[in-house]
Amino acid sequence: MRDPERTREHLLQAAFREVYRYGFQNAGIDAILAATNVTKGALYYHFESKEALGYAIIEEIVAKITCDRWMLPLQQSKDKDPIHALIGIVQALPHRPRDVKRGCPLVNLAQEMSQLDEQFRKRLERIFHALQECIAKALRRGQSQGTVRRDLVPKETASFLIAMVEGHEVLAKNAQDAKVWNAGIRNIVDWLKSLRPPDNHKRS
Amino acid sequence: MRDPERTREHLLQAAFREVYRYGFQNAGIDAILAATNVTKGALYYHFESKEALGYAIIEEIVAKITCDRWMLPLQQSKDKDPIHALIGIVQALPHRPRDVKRGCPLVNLAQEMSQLDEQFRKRLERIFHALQECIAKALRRGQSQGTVRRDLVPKETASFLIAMVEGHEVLAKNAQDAKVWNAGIRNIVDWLKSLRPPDNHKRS
DNA sequence: ATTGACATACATACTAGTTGGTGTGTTAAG
DNA sequence: CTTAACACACCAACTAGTATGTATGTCAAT
Repeated sequence: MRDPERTREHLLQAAFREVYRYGFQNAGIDAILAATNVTKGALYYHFESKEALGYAIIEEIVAKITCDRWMLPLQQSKDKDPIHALIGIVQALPHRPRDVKRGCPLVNLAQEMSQLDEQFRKRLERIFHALQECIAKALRRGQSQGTVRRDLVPKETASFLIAMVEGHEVLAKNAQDAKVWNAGIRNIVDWLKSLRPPDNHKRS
Repeated sequence: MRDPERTREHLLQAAFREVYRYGFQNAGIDAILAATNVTKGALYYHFESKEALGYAIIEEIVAKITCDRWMLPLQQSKDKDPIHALIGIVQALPHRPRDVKRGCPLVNLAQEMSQLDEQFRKRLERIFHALQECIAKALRRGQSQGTVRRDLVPKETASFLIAMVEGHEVLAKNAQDAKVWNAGIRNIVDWLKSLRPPDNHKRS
């Protein structure tokens, strides 16, 4: 049963779940250990501190989640209308009650840690920035295709969309109610449709 | 120097600052005590537990802040165009670097506590709901005045605005940059203007 | 003199992190 | 092929510090 990479991965996954649920500061090392049947010595062999474990969670798990949910779908729909792609993406965001109640890992961590630990903040900001850049790029593509209004500034619109989604995540998480999330997504979709040129009203 | 109400108020204010900065769970009773020159006995005379102190912070401080920033301004502009009032409100939200970096107390607490403690959640939701209701009411008023588009659903639009503002708070807090906040507010203002009837483009 | 409003010292529990040791697989000399 | 040396991966008890909460005492005012 000696498999260091598996051990490390196990630790990371369990730590992510614990952090996702209780926040980083309130996540207990002992709880992570109990969830993995790994001992403290092993954890501190693989990660030199709790902070280092947190950084690894961001870089190896949270970044991947964002990538899977946003960046890859956006890049894979290269030739199609980006508004259509974005609508698909926001509609595909996790919406089961369990997910809504726990919120978004990225937002949770950012909200908790960005003012307390600059190392956390920088790593999280890298993700936000990559996401913004990716959406902006797609919007620019749409502008040259004629599927996106030319009067809007891609980067600002991207930020606006991200803020909207995050805001609804916070709202739905507080309400602990998936209906709040679904209603929010419908409104976001309507807003996304308003980004199309006035004469172009393709339906999905 | 015996003044129980003053002592309680001092405690509440210091506790709010501590919670605002470090989150509820990470706020230390000892730190609050150190900031007030009040002893532990006094604190536990006025509040039966740390949770009770948290509840009081929400009901007596966070609720008041929300009221002062949103509800009172909205009610005081009773006779005027609600879009105009809302624009004024979002522009008047705290935007000094210090405020932006710390985020919004309501959002911070909701984000941290709503899934961990139902008592916290309910108290926070009451505030959110009152805010939504208040904005919705103003929008309805605007609709009958003809200053707000009749095709939108007041409650949903109110939720949407709240989510937008919160989302930008999270974004700006993570960036730790007031410029992000200001840019977001400009976009929110533009969106608010789009809620006016198409033929009615009063400038502020 | 009793009660309200505190002060002090302490109890209890939990936390992250450390330390010295241990078994197992790998390497390389004889 | 055998075996000695070593490093990696891990274990489990322990330390030191911190957290909330409490028991008991005190003092001022009515």
